Parts: sequence; structure tokens; C-alpha cells
Amino acid sequence: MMRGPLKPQIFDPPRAIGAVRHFAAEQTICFEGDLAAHFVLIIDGLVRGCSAFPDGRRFIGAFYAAGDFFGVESRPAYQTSAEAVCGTNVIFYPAWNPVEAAGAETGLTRQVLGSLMRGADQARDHARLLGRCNAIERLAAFLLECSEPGKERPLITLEMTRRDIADYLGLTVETVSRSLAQLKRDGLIAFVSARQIRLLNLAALRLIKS
Amino acid sequence: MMRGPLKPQIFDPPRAIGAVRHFAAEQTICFEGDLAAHFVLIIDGLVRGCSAFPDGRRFIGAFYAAGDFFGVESRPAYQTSAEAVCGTNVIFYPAWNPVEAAGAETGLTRQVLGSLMRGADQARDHARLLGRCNAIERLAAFLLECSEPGKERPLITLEMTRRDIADYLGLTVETVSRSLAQLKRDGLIAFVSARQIRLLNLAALRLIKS
DNA sequence: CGAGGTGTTGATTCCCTTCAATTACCGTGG
DNA sequence: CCACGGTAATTGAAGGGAATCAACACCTCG
Repeated sequence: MMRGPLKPQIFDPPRAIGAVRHFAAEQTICFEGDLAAHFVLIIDGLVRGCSAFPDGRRFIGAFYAAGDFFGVESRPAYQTSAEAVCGTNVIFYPAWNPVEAAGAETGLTRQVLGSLMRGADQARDHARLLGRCNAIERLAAFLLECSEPGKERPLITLEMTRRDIADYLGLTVETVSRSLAQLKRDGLIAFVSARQIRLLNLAALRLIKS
Repeated sequence: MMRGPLKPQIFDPPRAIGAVRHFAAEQTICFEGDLAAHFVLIIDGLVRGCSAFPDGRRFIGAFYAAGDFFGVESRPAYQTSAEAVCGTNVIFYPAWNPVEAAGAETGLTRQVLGSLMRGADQARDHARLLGRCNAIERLAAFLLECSEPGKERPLITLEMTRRDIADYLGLTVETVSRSLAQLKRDGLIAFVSARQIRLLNLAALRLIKS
């Protein structure tokens, strides 16, 4: 999450289908259950991978930012929907599958494979967070995820709503709001605005996240 | 989860390191943080992939059964420990990495790739379950996961303890016990013993799982 | 300026956890 | 074979953290 725009060199344009395509905020890029004929590379913007329950509950499995791939599936259909959180540019590629990819040694294949493995790791971390951490710990982990590494007191800009954050962290919007308020009270973060937060104490946040 | 023993043909013995190795119940097969020099194929038995928090909490990210691979990592070290739940036989292979694998088109590569992708899907499903489902729903999903498909009223044998189940579902042992008791009261399952459960109504369980 | 979505805060409820006690189970050894 | 010990599992009572319900504040944009 939270990366800058990509340089065109790594797109592998010859294999791309069509040019860069733009999606406005809240537009769906691919639908859960649809045939996964393509996978997608994000050039810039932010995408949420989400799935809906029959009764209206929603869950966001991951946020994807510039340089991330999504839509590489082990089954014929997309397992989750992908929706633009804000204005987002992407490139489509023909569906990737292990059998043919194992033979073709291209830069793109390597990138997709690496992305797959990192995605699996992240999903496992996410499950761990949701399985065994309380609200404060989830928020701390989320804020750290959103921050670029290396900065001393990073300023993070949240493109997503509190509802998105709640559906990502398995909480309610109220609990997200209250937990952020507590982190502020404790002096670990400061609000520039509701969507802009400065992390004042990375060490303490990492400790909470555990 | 819950598969029978494997046929030797699919092991790809030429690439295996050493012969089949046996691990007794509760033995650790690989340690979180250790250098991931190998990945592992399970021949028979059951393995839990788990990670511990500094304060003693534990989380089980997945159970691995015959035919499953684990230990294929995107980083140099194992992200989770792997422990035998019961007596388990495994084969070790030299660590797999995307770069070399992309060139080598072998049966094993294909299998590992497929396993990677399915593992990622399962981790996402798991996160969804932990993020947005209550205790009863988690148990229903778990029982369905443990049952072999196709059977009308499957009898499942749980090799793991209630603690293992709790750490997999992000609950306490007490809540696991109580939720199973409720499913029994509702006539959806029947206990042969604490570790043997018959699923009496798959349709209802699937409905709960949602 | 007003409208509507977004976010925060307060009061109450409820589901799961925690703490505690009892029961069931299983291997061991008399 | 059965008594014994220890772990595993169940069940009960009480407490707590997040959800729910409700009201209000804050932007953003027409």
C-alpha cells in the first residue's frame, strides 16, 4: 500500500491488453464470480479487493496500490471484486496460469510470481491480525502498513473511508473512530485532517501491533 | 484438509532431499524465523502452521494434510512454524524460488505453483471468516472444511485439540466447545466422541457459513 | 446556504472472554 | 481388570470489549 506512480518500463507493454485504462472512484474493476479472463497491474491510485455476504456484511481482503497485481486466480472466476477507492489507472493482461507460465521465463512472469507470494504472505498476516488482535492493535498495524518505510514521523494520507478501514480490519466504523481517538489521546498519532494522520511514535505503534 | 495418503508417483523423488521423514505429534518441522532452505510435502498426517505472539497468544494460519506443500516463502525465513498435529510423514525439497522455477517446467513446479495459489485463496477465505463471521459461523465453516466432499452425512475425525481449533478460528476453547454444543442442540451435528463428529445437515451448515 | 455523505461521540446491549469448577477421556501401572 | 493421574473437554457465572442504536459535528459540493 501507499506507493508512488510506476515507471512505464516495467509494464511489459507488448503483453498488455490495450492501453492504460482509467477507473473513477467507486467504480468496479472486476466482479466477484466473473470469469477471470484478465489480471491487472495498478499504475496509480488505490483498489480494494472486497467480497460481500448475502446479508450485507462486507469484507475487504486487501488494498492494492501502484505496482501491485490482482486478479491472478487459482480458479476460473474472480474470488473477490476489485473496486477503485479513488481515481485509478490500470493495465490488463491476459489471464496467467501456472502451467504456461512455468515454461515462459519473462520479466512479467517473475513479477507476477513474486506478487503472488507476497500476496499470500499478506493474507496470512491479515488473518493473524483478525484472529488474535484487538481493535487498537489492528489500527496500529493498519497505520504502519499505510506508512512508507524510512520516514521518521510519516504523514499518511488515507484515500479510503472509515467504512473501508472497518471492513478491512473486521471492525465497525465507530470502533475505528474510537480507536484512532485513543491513539491520538495517547500521543501516538496526530490528525492533520480526518484523512491525514501523522504517526508520532513508530516504535510505540510497532510495540502495540506486536 | 482431510485427505488420504499419497501415491509415490507424484513425489518427484529425484528432487527430494533424503527419504521420507517422520515427525511425532507435537514435534516442530520448521521454526518461524529460521532460514527457509527447504519446503515440505506432506505424505500423510496433519500439520499446523502457527505463529506465536510475544505475550503468549497463538494463531494457526492453516492446517496442512497429505498432498499439501508448506514452507514456500517469499522471504528468506519461514514466516510461520510448522508443527505435526499427529504422527506425520513428509518429504523435504530444496527451497523453491520464482526466478529459477520460471525457467524449469517440471511437474513439481506446476504442483508447487498450484499449491501456492490455492494457499493464497485459502488465506484470504480465512481472513474473511475471521473478519466478519461469528463463532457459530466459524465452526460451521471449519467443520465443512474438515469434511471430504461428496459424502451425504460425513463423519469427520479431528486430529487436533480444541485449542488448535480455537487458535485457528480466533476464538477460545470454551467458545469452540459451546458453539459445537449449540450445533449439536440444533441437530446439525452429532458427537461420536469429542474428536469424531458426524455432520447431519450439510445444507444447513453451508447456510450458516454463508 | 443547504443538503447529504462522512466522521465523531455517547449510552446501552450483547457476544465472547475470562475465571472457575466439574466431567470425560486415555494411557499407565498396580 | 480397574484404580489412578493428568490432560482434554465441557459447563457455569461474571466481566469486558466491541457492536448497536442514536445524536451530533464536520466537510464538501451543488
